Amino acid sequence: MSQEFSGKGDPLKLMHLLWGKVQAPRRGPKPKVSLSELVAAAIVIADSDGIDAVSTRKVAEAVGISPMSFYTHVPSVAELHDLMLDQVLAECTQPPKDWQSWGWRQRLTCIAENLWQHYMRHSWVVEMETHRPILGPNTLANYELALSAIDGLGLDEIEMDMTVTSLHNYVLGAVRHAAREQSVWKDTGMSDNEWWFTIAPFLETLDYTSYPVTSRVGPVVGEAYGVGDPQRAFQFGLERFLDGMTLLIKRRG
Amino acid sequence: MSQEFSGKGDPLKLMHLLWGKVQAPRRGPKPKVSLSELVAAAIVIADSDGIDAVSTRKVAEAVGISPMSFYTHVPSVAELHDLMLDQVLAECTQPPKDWQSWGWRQRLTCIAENLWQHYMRHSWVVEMETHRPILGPNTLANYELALSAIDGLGLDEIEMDMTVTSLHNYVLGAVRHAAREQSVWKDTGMSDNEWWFTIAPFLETLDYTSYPVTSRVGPVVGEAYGVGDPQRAFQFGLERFLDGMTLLIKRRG
DNA sequence: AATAACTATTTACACTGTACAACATTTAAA
DNA sequence: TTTAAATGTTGTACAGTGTAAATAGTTATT
Repeated sequence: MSQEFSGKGDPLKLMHLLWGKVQAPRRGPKPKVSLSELVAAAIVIADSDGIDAVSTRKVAEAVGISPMSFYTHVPSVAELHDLMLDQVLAECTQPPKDWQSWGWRQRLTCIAENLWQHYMRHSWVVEMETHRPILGPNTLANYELALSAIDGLGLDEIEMDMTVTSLHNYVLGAVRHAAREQSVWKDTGMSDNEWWFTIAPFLETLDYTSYPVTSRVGPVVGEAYGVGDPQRAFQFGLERFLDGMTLLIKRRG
Repeated sequence: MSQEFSGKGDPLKLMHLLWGKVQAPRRGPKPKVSLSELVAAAIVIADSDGIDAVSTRKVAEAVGISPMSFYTHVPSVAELHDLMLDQVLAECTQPPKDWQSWGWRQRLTCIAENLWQHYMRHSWVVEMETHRPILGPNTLANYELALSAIDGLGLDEIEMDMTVTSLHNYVLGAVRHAAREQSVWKDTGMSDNEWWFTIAPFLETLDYTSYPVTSRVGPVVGEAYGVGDPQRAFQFGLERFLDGMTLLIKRRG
């Protein structure tokens, strides 16, 4: 992938693109495609072939314009990436039914799990998460939803922000392995299990005297879930975090 | 960056490279450079110019061999990346003094903060974290150290593994913003503050009726730490996680 | 001395992002 | 109605990437 970031260009331009606040051109030929069509095409490519397959040429071809016409709509790939991230996050902005009747813990759990599934559906997002927050409409709506889940519990504004940020960060850190497993499998056809079986014989030849605890824990873990069970580790850490949140909320409430 | 992963090649070959178990060549000319020199040169480039600057040609040039000689030592960039990750992690394998006298909470805090600083020193690592665990000597030593921090507390092996994994995942998720801020600043010269001031006027023109909680929380947060304080959010989440761990350990102990 | 094994190098190709200039099309102003 | 400005589109071009393939050079074994 490309660690391009949109900071190189004009940050304001990106804002206008994100919020659809680009004034319609007064003169000149009608654009063949709209911005959101372009972004949607890029997302389709990323979903099926990964973020590396999203090149200006391929996106342009997908919507039926010439390679360089791409740049009349988007300043560069960096901006395209940010637009993709915000647009795809539209899937994670609506609360489920019964949301109102839930407690905060159920809400946060739901948010974390939805986010997990979102990252699994679009694993390129995980590889791409950019630096500065993308202050687009959907990213903001997603933030709003998370904040509303813990509103009125006695936490101050700073604590609310950090709760949401920490939770999001945790999910992103935890989903990495699972999401990448998907990408790798799609690209190479090799599952984690196959990979594990390939290297297992080698691992047995190593000297583990420098790793005493590992040599005790490793085999048990290996027996239980091979090289790792990302979803199980995710649930484990999530519960510890929420347990910790319970203590804080009790102190405040 | 390049989301190449070493799964494409022979996983066993990578293992042999990681553990220095490639038999020395019996015939032919002496290699001009060693593998670790090559990897070290790549790390230097990544530290100063980011992971995108690490190309086979530049690494080869840095150690004084022709571009394609690179492939005599390493099958592809993917393997180079994995080797870089393990080699640079050597900085995070030794316990500090007084480690023995510490409690588990102080140990885990220390591990998390060291890891944070490690990612900040080498922010390219954050952009690159690969899919499958890199079962190299330093990665394993790092795992061993973390396990030893919580050994003997009554947690079973599975819980120990998931504790270490969750903690690592959390740090990685939380450090992203801080690490990227460094990268972006290095590359573009624009700090988060400058960026924030550039877009702030635009943000004030938006309609926040769809974001009621955000419009209450946002200004307070903005006043406190602008667009975000990654380190503070990191500490916050870390404490919640450790509080949650305390509960679990009490139940087990 | 001959051969096999190995490293190093040169050349080449298919990709990438995008700068630049020429051209096409639509609309506002003269 | 004509003209000029503004914009979208396109073709060409360049520097950079990873790496396949062929070749040349070096050394230990036979």
